[in-house]
Amino acid sequence: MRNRAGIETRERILSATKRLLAERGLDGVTIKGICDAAEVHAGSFYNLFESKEQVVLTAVREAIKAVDPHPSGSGVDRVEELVDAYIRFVMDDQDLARVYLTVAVSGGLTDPAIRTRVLRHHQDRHARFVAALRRERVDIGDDEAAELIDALLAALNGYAFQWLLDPTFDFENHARRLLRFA
Amino acid sequence: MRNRAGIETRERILSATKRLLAERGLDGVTIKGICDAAEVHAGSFYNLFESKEQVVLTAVREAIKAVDPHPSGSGVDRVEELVDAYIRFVMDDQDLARVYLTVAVSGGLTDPAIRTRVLRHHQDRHARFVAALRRERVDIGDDEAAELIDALLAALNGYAFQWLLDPTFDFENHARRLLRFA
DNA sequence: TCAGATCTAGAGCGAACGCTAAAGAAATGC
DNA sequence: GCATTTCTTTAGCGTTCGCTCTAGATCTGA
Repeated sequence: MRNRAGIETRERILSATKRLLAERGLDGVTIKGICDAAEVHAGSFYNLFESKEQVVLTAVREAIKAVDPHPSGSGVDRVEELVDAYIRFVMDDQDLARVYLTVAVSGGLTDPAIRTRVLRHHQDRHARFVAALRRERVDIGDDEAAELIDALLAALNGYAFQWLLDPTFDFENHARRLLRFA
Repeated sequence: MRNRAGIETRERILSATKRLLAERGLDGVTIKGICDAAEVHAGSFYNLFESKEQVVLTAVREAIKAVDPHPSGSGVDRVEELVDAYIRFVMDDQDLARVYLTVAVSGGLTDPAIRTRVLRHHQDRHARFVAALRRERVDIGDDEAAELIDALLAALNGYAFQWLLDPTFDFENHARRLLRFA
């Protein structure tokens, strides 16, 4: 059984990890950095987490989960709503969005453990968008819908990336315009 | 004056750096890794490069330069040609494309030195695309052209990213379709 | 040919890395 | 109230990091 103090400390460590991941990226994060930010010593860290990899993967998992906050079948099932949810995620939860895009998406290109998670996440996300699209436009075939969603998701990620690099980029407007195109 | 041997060794080091950057990302690259891959010892490395940062920035600069291989005013001045050049860069020079997208673009979110270079590069690229678009479609205003190109470039990067993550993504086709939309 | 410059090998420095061990402090369940 | 578990502190281990230094090999231009 875990003590109340331990739960609180664990939360503080995880929160610091997310913030540092957003600021400094995957390899800019160190145990010392996390411990300083969370006001904890190394011994406490290793009492609550097994390794640096574990706390990072936990943070990445949370970022990935935050991309689609509404569980499937919760009423958020139209493409427009799904896109809106992504817009809100990126703009309202910038730290997690940064973790998602820099660590998860681009970390997926180099880190095998992250790559596995990202690809599965993308598959689920893709399937949900395709299902929503086909519900709305029965005239579209399965393959065509899959391709449209492929392009839509990739472009949305590109937009989000650009917005994080340059805040004057009108992410919301472009995303909605893209939706009308698809 | 530099010896012939030195020039060749320098090239070998730089080439190994680019390959390793593509495979392992910015922080997966170490002096030892570079030296092993280039079959060189640390002493030789530091005789030819000042630091790890220098060789990495050199590689990043080459990747950025390779994005737009044709100098301005070389006849490649229509939007379609510029997009084609980008498609060819991403698909033909995968290593450099990987460096460009993972190290330059997403490294720009965390590394200040890289961020500066990426933003300037993007500005130049953006201006060139806007000029090409306005030449073709005089009916479009300056602001509208700038916004269209903003979205086009961001989406293209998103497509390229997705293609590097999942090679079954039809990057070329999607890019051309996007061009027709814009 | 040969002095001077350049290149290479190899040992190793200080710092930072992830992580461990031991022992005292604090919380918890009975 | 007490035994047990959990939490925190502290010192420091072994490794790897970027990088330096020295001495000898090799190349170059006059």
